[in-house]
Amino acid sequence: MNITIKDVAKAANVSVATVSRVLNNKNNVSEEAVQAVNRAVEELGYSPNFLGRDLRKSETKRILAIIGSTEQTFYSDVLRGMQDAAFVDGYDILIATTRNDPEHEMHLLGMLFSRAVDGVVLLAPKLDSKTISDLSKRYHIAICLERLDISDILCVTIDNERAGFDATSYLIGKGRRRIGLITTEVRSQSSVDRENGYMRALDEANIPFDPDLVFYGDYDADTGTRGCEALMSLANKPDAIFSISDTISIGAMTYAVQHGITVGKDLLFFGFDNIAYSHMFIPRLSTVEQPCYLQGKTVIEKLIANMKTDEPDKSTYMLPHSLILRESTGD
Amino acid sequence: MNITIKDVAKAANVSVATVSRVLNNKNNVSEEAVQAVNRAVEELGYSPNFLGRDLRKSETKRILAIIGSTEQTFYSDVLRGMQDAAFVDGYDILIATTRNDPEHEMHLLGMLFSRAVDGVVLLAPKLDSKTISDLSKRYHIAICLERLDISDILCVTIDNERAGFDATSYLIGKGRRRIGLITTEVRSQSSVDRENGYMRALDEANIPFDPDLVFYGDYDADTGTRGCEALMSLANKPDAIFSISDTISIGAMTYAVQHGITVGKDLLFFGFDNIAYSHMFIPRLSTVEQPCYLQGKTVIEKLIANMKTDEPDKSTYMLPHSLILRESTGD
DNA sequence: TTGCCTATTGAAAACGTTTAACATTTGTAG
DNA sequence: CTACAAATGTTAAACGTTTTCAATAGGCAA
Repeated sequence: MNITIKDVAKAANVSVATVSRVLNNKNNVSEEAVQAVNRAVEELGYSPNFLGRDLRKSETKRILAIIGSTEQTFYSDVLRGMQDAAFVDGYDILIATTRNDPEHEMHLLGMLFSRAVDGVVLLAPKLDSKTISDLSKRYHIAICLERLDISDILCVTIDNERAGFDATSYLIGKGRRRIGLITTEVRSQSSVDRENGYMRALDEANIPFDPDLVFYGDYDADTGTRGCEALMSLANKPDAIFSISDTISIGAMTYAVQHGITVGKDLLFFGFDNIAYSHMFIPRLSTVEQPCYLQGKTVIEKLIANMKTDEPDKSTYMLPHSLILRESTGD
Repeated sequence: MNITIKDVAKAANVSVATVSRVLNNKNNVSEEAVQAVNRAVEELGYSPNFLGRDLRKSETKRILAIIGSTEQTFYSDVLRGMQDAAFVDGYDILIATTRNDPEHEMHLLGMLFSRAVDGVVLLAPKLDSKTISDLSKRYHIAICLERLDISDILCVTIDNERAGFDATSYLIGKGRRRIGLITTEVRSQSSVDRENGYMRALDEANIPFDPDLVFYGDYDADTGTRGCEALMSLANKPDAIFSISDTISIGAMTYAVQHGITVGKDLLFFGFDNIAYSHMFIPRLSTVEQPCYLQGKTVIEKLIANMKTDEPDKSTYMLPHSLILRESTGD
């Protein structure tokens, strides 16, 4: 039923080996044969079965990017960077979502064990560090946008602690002393790092840390709304709020706007990620921008390099972030 | 180097056939053998190589979802629906992005020709209908969120013409006569259908169509901003604007808000998609909601059904949409 | 005892490709 | 004309599975 390399060989009057060589542009084959084979391929509408090829070569030229969900719009740029880097080496990037379920994440890693892909990039690992670290000894795994507390695996990320510090310090520089923090219940390393940066900034400014000013929730806008409500209900209200994501910040600002609080004056907001909507929402949100495209590009370059050597690079790379200042901080 | 089924067989003192049978839970194997094999698998840390399996079985249990980019947040729900449906039949959903390049879309379809996946769902086809229709005769392809003008391929979508009609009619019902339309330069079928619905609504209300009221752009917020600016610069300004996406609408509203136009009164806005941000942006956006999760779930169910039969279902299914009314239409 | 059935097992073929090893032809120098 | 190298072609093994087929062993009825 299906056309195989054999049929092409027959049609072109050559051996299957010759066909294979033509298809893989090996040099030791006559111009004549090339023509014949190409004609036959065209005629029969043949396209090689990768299952056979991959099995023989023991490689698939595919890399799997594992993300929680496609909801986070800024993944888009990361993936673009990944694709661009993959393309130059002839790799394809596939994406799969875990829906933030560690079990499903493990299931997807199965594609690595079973050789369905050559490597994996984890964009927001939910599995514990130990497990990932162990697996990375046997397979090609890299982390992007995050880092592991066990640092024996390739990571490409930003310095989230420093970024949290920078954002908070900026608010302090604006004369704010009661700075709220809205963060996630789930302890991703990046959240923890950002929180630590927040703490360090307070500390260095001799502002005592007040646990009442920290609100824990999900990674969504509703958390921001509820967080802002909770913080503004305190006897001693905050005069600024730093959130570990723009989505949260936007939710928080929605609350403020609707309750007659003047954003950028009564209350400053600092977000994180610089998502597209952050400069559309009015007042515009000040935020931390991370180099998404570059992180994606870098992680794939490093990962592919690792695949070619047997002395894999297990470093953690921290790319530079920057602050984007807009109306929500009175700029 | 790598552990294969042979190694397991040796360790368990059985043949490879028996190992394979155990691994695939065939019934005709003794309890004794099952134990031995499982022990050996455990000991060696074996996991089967799918390249071998897939080649032999000529199936991969993988379906590829091809999208333009992950920027459109509402894909998230569609993909969730797809995954849930795939899971019950033991399939995995992989995602790949074309970056809206038809050539790259064709490249990704190559995974189908080369048997790297069993089927493909196109979420926003950029290739011409004829090409897709031809391919669908040889491979398992379905379309989701869109339809083809050639209707001999499985599609799961909504009635976009009707939705455009409904949204526009609603604005007319609010007493509006000069209704602007912001749509995309790129002629996706859904955009065309929505535009046609807009036209029909005008027609049925005996409002003459004015080409000046139509603004063409991209699928982003900036288009909305520029579109709103252009339309509001007309001598004869619109009193309502329907956009074929929420992102565009939000961009358009941003312009209005910043120029002192009272949204919901001076100017009504109607969007499309009901993205998460559409009810966070103030004023809140009225919009058309389509059943994302259900469309994703349905398309995979139908596609998998098609894989099991040789009388494939080539119908177009239109699932029901609904209008969400908020402040932007004065509700 | 014999014959027959069932349950379990293993050997080997098959999936479609790549590639190492070998064989043949052609070209060139001596 | 021979000898040898280069170029090209062929054969068959290999990749890791699943599955067909045949074989074996044991149980049971006659």
